[in-house]
Amino acid sequence: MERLITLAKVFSDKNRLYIFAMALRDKNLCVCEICDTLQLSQPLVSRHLKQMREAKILTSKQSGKWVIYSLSDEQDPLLQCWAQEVKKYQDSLPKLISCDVK
Amino acid sequence: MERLITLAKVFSDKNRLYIFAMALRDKNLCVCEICDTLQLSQPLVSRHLKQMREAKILTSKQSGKWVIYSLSDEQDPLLQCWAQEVKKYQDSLPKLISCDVK
DNA sequence: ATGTTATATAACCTAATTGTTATACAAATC
DNA sequence: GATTTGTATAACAATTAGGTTATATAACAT
Repeated sequence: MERLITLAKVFSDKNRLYIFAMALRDKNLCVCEICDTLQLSQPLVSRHLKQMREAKILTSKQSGKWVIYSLSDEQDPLLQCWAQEVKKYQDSLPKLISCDVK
Repeated sequence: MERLITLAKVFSDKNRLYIFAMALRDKNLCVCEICDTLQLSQPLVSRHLKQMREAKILTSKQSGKWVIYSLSDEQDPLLQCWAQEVKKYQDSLPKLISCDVK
C-alpha cells in the first residue's frame, strides 16, 4: 500500500500536479522552464522534482548544464489513471516558457 | 483541479486508505466497527470519516444510535480507479470486527 | 428524568509539509 | 583558473495534518 500513499502524496500538491501536467504535455523539461512557466522559485521546483523522481513519476538526465526531466516509463496503472485525469486540465496550464539556449 | 487534490489528500493517509478498503469490502460500517477493526481511537476515526464525507467518498446515515458509513454513489473516474487499486490490498486488511447489536 | 452508548467536536501537542533565503556544487565560458 | 549559469541542498519560518485527551451531543434504555 506504500506505493499508493506515495503517489497520493505527490499528487496532493497543486504545484506537483502542474509539473506532472507539464511533463505530460511538453515531454522534456529543464528546471528553469518549469520555474518560469509556473512562476515558482528554483529551489521549490527542485524539491518538488526530487519528490517526483523518488516516486518514479519523473526521471532526469543531465544535458550540458541543464537537467532534463521527463516522465518515467513506469507503467503503474494508478499513474496512468492520474495521467488521464490530469490531461483534462491541460487547457488551463500556462503555455510553456522555454529557455532560450536549449 | 481542486477535486484531484482533494482526492489525493484523502488517499495520502494509510488509515483513510484502510477505511476506504473496508468500505469497499464491507459495504455498511458503523464507526465503532472501524475503530475496533483498525485499532484506532474513536475521535481519530471520526475525523478521518468527516474528511472522507466532505470529499464525497463516503456518505453516512443515522440508524438508531449508530451512524452507518458507506461508499457514496459518486462516479468519479479517479475514484473508480483508486477503488480498483485499493481492492488489490484487501487480503492484508484485518477482518471486520462487527459490533454486536446492529 | 437519569444513565448509558455511539459519535462528533474542541483543544492541544507533535510531526510533516510548503515556501523562503542563503549557500554549495557542477558544467560551461571567458 | 575565475566567472557565469543552471541546479541541488541546507537551514529556517509558517502552515497544515495526525494523534491524543477531554468534552459535547444525540439516540436509546432504564
